[in-house]
This record gives sequence, C-alpha cells and structure tokens, in this order.
Amino acid sequence: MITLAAAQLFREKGFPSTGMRDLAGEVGVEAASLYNHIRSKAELLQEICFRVANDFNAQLMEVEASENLTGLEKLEAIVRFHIQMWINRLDEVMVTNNESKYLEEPYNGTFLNERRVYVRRLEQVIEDGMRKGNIKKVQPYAVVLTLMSAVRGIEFWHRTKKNISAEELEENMVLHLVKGLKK
Amino acid sequence: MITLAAAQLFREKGFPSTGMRDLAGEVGVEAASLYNHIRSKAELLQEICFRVANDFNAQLMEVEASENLTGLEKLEAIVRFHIQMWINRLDEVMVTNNESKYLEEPYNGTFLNERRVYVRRLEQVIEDGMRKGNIKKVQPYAVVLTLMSAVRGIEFWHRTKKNISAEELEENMVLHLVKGLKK
DNA sequence: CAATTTCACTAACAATTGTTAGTTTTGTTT
DNA sequence: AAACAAAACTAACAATTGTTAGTGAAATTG
Repeated sequence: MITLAAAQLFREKGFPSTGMRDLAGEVGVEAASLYNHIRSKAELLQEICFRVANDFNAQLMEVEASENLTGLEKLEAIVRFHIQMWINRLDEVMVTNNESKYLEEPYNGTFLNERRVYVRRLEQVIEDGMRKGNIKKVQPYAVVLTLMSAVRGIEFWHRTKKNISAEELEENMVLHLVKGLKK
Repeated sequence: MITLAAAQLFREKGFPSTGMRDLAGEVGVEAASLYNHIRSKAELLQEICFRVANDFNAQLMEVEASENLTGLEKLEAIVRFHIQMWINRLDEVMVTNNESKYLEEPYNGTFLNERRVYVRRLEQVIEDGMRKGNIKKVQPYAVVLTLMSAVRGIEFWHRTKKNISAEELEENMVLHLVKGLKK
C-alpha cells in the first residue's frame, strides 16, 4: 500500500523533505507512475491523518457508550488504546502527531478542530469520574494534556526495543498515568 | 537575534519548509544579507538544538550534585525544570524535540547520543531513589520516557493559554507525574 | 481474438531551494 | 574629511521540487 510506505517515509524524513521520487523508490516505480494511483502528495497526508483521527474517535465513542465501566476504568481503556496505537501503528500515529501541520486548508483547520473536540470529550470522561466516580480531584485539562503526550515517549522505545517489552511498557505507563488518579 | 527568529519559524513551519527568504522577511532584510551574520541554515539548527541540550544537561548536573535532596525531590526538581523550559522557551525546545532529525551528520549522531546519556542519568536518579530512598518500585526506563514526553503537552496549552495558568499547569503535572511515584 | 482499461515509462515544465559574487550603502575609527 | 569595516543590496547559479503530457506495454474485459 502506497499510503503505508508514505507514512513510513513521512515519519522518518518528515513530510516536506520526503520527495515523490523517494516514495516512488520505496514502492519500486518511477515518480510519475505514482499519479496513476494517487491524486497528490497532499492527499496522502490527508488520508493518513484522518484515518488515524477516525480510529481514535471510534474507540472513544465506544468507551463513552459502555455504561458498565467506572470513570477510572474508562480512562484506563482509553490510555491503553493510545499506547497500543503508538506501539502497533507508530508510523501513521507519528505522522498524524508531527506532520499534520503540513495539511493544506481547510484540512488543517478541520483536523485541529477535531482534536479540540476529542480533548473536550476526554475531559468530560474525567469530570464525570470525578463527580460521581472514583477519580480524585484534578484539573481535567491538565490531565488530558499529560496523558495524550506521555504516550509519545513510545517513539523512543521503538528505536531500541531491547530495553523492555511492549507489555511491560504498557503496564508501567498505565500504572504511572492512570492508577495514580484513583481516589 | 536571528537564532530566535529562526527558532520561531522552524517551530511554526518546520525546518525544511522554512526558507531563508522567510527568515529574512522576519528579520527585515534580504535573504542574501543573512549570510553576513550566519554561515548556513544548517548551523542555525545546530545552535538551537545544542544550546537547549546544554541547558538541560547543566541543570541535571546541578541536581545530581545536591546531596541534601531525596530521590523524589531530585526528580521533582528535574520535572519542574522541564516544565518551565517548555513554558518559557517553547520555540527552542520544540525545535530541539521535533526538528533535530534534520541535523546533518555528525551532529545528528552526537545529538542522539547526548540524549541517550541524559536518559540514562535520569534513570540513575530514579534507581537511586528506589534503592535507598522514597521512590516506589517501577521500571526506571518507562518512567523516564513518560516524564520526558508528558511535558510535550504544553505545546497545545500554549496555543490557548486561557484555559489554565502556567502555575496551575505545573502543579497539576507535578502532582500527576511525580507525587504518584512516592513510596 | 479484439477492444479497452490499467499502469509504468521518458521527458519536460515552472517554481522554489540554499548559497555565492559583486557592488553599494551605512556606520565607525583614525 | 579620509579610510576602513560591517552589513545591506541586486542578480544569478545549480539543484531539486511536485506534477503533467504523451507513449507504449501489460492485463482485463467483451
């Protein structure tokens, strides 16, 4: 899939300095031939970013709907999903995080807006858990910022996996980031 | 200062897509005139990245040397310094984090190596605190990854400061990230 | 087999990139 | 005022960028 090769290159070299000739080389074809399959370089970035955003949104919606979970359990499910996305789909997720600023308008605006909405919904999960659940008193916005960024550390783990296994990493992060919020 | 204008542009537009003509415009001069003051675009990035790295190293050395502090207090001092760097010198710190991959060799290699050493020294602080101090049993590497990345969330806070003050943000992050590690 | 679509190729385009050469203007020191 | 250094300017360079046009081969359809 061209999109996945693009994600890998965009992650490694950055979007602006990944040339269509680089991508073509990775796919095993001449640069001009790519245009039989894609419309533009910009479109590749759009597909990567919005697909990832969609997957995060879908999971959050699912968690919001599960009424058998406590606030803290919901938060844990979300954090675990973030961790797994960073571990299993590093290229796409990193491009979504680091290169989305190169989206052209109106896509960049739409993307930033979707992110704001996502953050707000996550804050809501925390507020609910604080009010009538088992989450201790905190500033929801600060916690969301911290959670969503902390998992970005997985980027560095990926470079030298030997240190610690994926499962250990996940458990340690959940312990550090979520269990500490228990009332 | 040209370097600071460069840091701002590199952060906003990314290093590869910041042109010398963009930078010149920001400084109020023609592109060619910049070369009376700097040697190359690449050198600007080097100056930014290694100056920030130096400042982090200096502070860590200072903390390591203060023998009146417990392990947890050392960790707190380090985390607070990270937070303040992200708040007060966002441009430079973000460029150091996000654009350092565009450093040419051998600078990129040197930079990555310095970072590895920094992480290892931070792990050592945690291990010491665990063995003979007041830090609970955790995987030091996982904690360091989490701590160093969590503060990156400040990037988003910077865009819309209204939400919460810098002091509140710092206290919430320290509470979330450090106090939870107390044995 | 014939017709048609799919897809890779070569060649080229306009625009933009970082940087240099050479010249003129500005500001400081004798 | 003369001499010198610092720093601005214009013009241009080779290289690289994403993309299009046009052509022919391969694969799929009738």
